[in-house]
Amino acid sequence: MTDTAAGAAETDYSSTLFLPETAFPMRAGLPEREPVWLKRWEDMDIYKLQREQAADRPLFTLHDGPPYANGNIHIGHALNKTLKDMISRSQQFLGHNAAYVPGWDCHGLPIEWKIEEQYRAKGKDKNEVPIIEFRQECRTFAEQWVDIQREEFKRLGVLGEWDVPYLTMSFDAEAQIARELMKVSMSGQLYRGSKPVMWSVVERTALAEAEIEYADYESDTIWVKFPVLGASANVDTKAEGGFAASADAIRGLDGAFVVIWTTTPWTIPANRAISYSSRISYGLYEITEAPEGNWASVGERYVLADNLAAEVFTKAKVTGTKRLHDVDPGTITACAHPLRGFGGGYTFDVPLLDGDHVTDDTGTGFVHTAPGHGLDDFEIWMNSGRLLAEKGIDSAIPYVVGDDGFYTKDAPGLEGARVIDDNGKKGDANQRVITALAERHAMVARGRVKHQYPHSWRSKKPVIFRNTPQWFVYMDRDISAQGGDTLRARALRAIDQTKFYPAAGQNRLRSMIADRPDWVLSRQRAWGVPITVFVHRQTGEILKDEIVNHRIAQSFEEEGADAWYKPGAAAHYLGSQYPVEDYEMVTDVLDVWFDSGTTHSWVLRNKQKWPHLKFPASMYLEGSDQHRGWFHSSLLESCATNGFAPYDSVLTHGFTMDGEGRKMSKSLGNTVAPQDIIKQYGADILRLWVASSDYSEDLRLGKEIIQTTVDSYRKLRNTLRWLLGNLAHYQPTDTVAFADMPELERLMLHRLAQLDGQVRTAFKEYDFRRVVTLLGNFMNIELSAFYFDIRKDALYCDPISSVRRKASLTVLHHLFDCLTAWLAPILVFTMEECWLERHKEEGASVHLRLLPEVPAEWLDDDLANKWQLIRAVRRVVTGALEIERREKRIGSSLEAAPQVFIADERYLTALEGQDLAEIAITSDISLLASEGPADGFRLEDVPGVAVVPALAEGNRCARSWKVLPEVGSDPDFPDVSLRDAQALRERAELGL
RNA sequence: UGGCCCGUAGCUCAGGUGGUUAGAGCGCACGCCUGAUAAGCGUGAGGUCGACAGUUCGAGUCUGUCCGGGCCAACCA
Repeated sequence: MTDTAAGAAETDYSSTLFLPETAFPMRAGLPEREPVWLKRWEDMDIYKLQREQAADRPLFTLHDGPPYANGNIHIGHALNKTLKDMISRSQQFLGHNAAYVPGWDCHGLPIEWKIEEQYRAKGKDKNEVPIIEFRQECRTFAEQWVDIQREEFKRLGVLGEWDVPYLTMSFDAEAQIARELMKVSMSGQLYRGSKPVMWSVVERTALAEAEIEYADYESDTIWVKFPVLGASANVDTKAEGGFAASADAIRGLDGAFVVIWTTTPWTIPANRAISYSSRISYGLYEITEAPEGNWASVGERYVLADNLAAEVFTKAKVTGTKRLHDVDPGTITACAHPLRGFGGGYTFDVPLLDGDHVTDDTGTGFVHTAPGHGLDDFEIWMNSGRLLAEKGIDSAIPYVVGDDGFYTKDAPGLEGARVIDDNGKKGDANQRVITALAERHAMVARGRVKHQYPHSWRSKKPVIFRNTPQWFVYMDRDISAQGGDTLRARALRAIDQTKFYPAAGQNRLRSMIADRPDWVLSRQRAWGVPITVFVHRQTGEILKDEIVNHRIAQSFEEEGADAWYKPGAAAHYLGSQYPVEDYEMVTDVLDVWFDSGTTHSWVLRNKQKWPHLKFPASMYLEGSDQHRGWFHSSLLESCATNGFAPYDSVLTHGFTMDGEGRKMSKSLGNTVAPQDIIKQYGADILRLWVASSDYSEDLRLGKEIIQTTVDSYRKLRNTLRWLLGNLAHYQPTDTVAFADMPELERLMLHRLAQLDGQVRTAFKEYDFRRVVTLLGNFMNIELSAFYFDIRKDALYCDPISSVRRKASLTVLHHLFDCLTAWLAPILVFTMEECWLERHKEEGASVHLRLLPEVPAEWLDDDLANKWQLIRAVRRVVTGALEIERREKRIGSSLEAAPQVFIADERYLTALEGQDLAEIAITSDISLLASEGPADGFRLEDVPGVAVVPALAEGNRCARSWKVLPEVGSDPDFPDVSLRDAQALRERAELGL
């Protein structure tokens, strides 16, 4: 113990030190302060300043995928927009002109629902409202949410052209969307086909799945027999030793029946196939015993799934059967329709199709397949195109039921029968079908079943699947002038030419494009851009006339797509050349995916409105669900109209899960609202969370994760705060040249130069997590715990003239310059706050900077290697001191002056000319070139270094707190060290 | 059910082409400092790398199966 420490009070020299001074608060208060920065940026119009400043730089266009304009933003939106913002900003910092134009998707069903809901609340019916009025309400609704979301996005710190966003419902957009559709049509890629959709007869409308609710319903069930027309062994029988297609077996099928079961007898006229499964075992059964006059009579032979035969015969009141042999349904060439010849129709062959959707749980193991009345049915039918062609079967799907529920002429002999009436009650269709079947001896059995059946959410009445005309885009039709090109081929080629982050996205999109059916563009809806097409009533041909198209687009430019619905519109568009009565005006609207799929054509290419955007875009960035969505539709649309992708690269991010990795849902109560995080912690915390997560996978967010983010933010902030506090004492005239700096300073600059390269690479690869990790580690380990800790003595205590002090300040200045720029794309608010703390001039902003140029001469690997060794020795010293502390022999490391024994030549060389005491923050150190005593403190991984602790001798300097023998030797300043005495003298000379 | 993706310490993440006792930061515990102070420094404890099989002299890394989770498969975006 020294004399001064023992008793007498020390003089307080703190006012003579260069202690950190800053107004930058330790506690950020982000929720309150962030809006102030936002206001400042808005007032200075920083987005515009950025554009002007970067006008001559290469463009980087991150094209915003439009969110849907309904409801407040959720955490997924926040993640998406924050990522986009960090990419735009980092690209701007890298030297691009990275404009960001946000957009919104405004048409579509969900908004229609909301308006309809409002109607229902007022007791109004949607169908009574004129469509233009209805559309106007949708438009107003969307506008309102665009405004709300815009404010929420801005609050995240997202910088963009918020005053001129793009909207899919703006008049110019609607005009261009229609133009794009007409381009597709003019090039022969559009055609009218059909598809079964959920249809409400009561409301005369198609329904979305979300508009359907399932309720108990009693259906008629029937077992029907289809006569086998022929069997052949030439059919593939895969299973060896399973279905033996022996001659006997095939002969046995002569005159046999395939039996199906259905709960919708009215779909029998629409039957075109029978599905079976090659995974099910089937047998041929002969009826040996049955009541007199039974539908299923003695001598008849049925093909049935073995698992279901007994049940079927029970239903059919059959009392005795004999199983003849196995049957492979694949050997049956075709059956006849059970109504063959009825009303002069049903003469086509009914093929058997192998389908995975067939099970042997219920029914007969054979599924009655009516492609116009079921999704499975439609799919297997469409996928069997080749097989049907081989068999010479027409693959056209009949329109058996009209929109009013009546059979059409496609149900010969049954016209006028009705499936469902205007009140939602069952019509006579089922009974008429059953009667006809029975008359023709095609019935096996009948019954009733109670089950869950789809009903309209609105009318609560049952709905049906009904074949409906739809507009499609060909995937596989040859569309190029010179031939040999299809939309699918173009799209696949475009995918190969696109860079994907992560790479797996490429395969995902590729396999979707490779497998997808033709693109259905039409929706029977009100709120959308109409399919602006006229069809000749007689020929069914689409009218292709550029003048008509121009009239349409022109009217949309002027009054929006509502023009299509205005009285007299058709006549106006068709002009005098085409008689209105000869043409059908299509009233379907476009799938909203087509809307957003065209944004490249009217956003990226609109140089008048957005001169800083380029086409194709540098990048499209969305959640991974958009492989099926926007990435997909944009690709197809651009390939159809341009022949190539609208983007150079595609980046996908995962979804936000709760802390346990589970999906967030209101019912589970595990949702995290971005608004709440901002209110409690600030947007920078949310942004730091995004930056430190691996966005290529699903992200997790919960209480603990937020806390971790808050903690690491605090650490970053405090490190910067200390920098600022010390830089308060820095004058540009203090700057020390690189060559004149101590090694420790040059080491820090070397690290800056290294980091510069790493940070730039990480930004180029959109790897923010790497930036955060890199800088977080650097600031913690190398700055806070090492460099700052060591240099506190010099920065606080050294004389004003000290080169060491000035060199350190110079380094702090560079550190500040680099760190604020590197972190600015991520912590947009905090870095601005930091930067302005030192740059009070009007119009200053960290966001108007570029990444600082770091001199290559700073790189010095040899120096870094050498300091690796020095730091290893330091660790041994620190370790030794820790034991002294535990034994209560010392508290502060300045109380120690250990002996360091070094036997290893490498360490000795490294330490030549170094002040190890300064580096280890002790008052003194004696360095000895020897093995050292056996009980010296050693570390396993630092061989040849031993430390023997000792107390520092002398008195404690009242100013620097070092314990040195020299303290007391200066008569003018007897209580401080010689360095501190010098410092005090200089101050006195300067009158401080 | 099918296509694609994921599963390393309490948290966020590192762990080229398989090779010694699996790393970092934060958090936590303990100690120090009291001139970054609702801060700073040090030391330490935490992992059967989702499970099980297999290939291999050797697997967190390769293969298969399973378990758990996610996205897609809507006239939802």
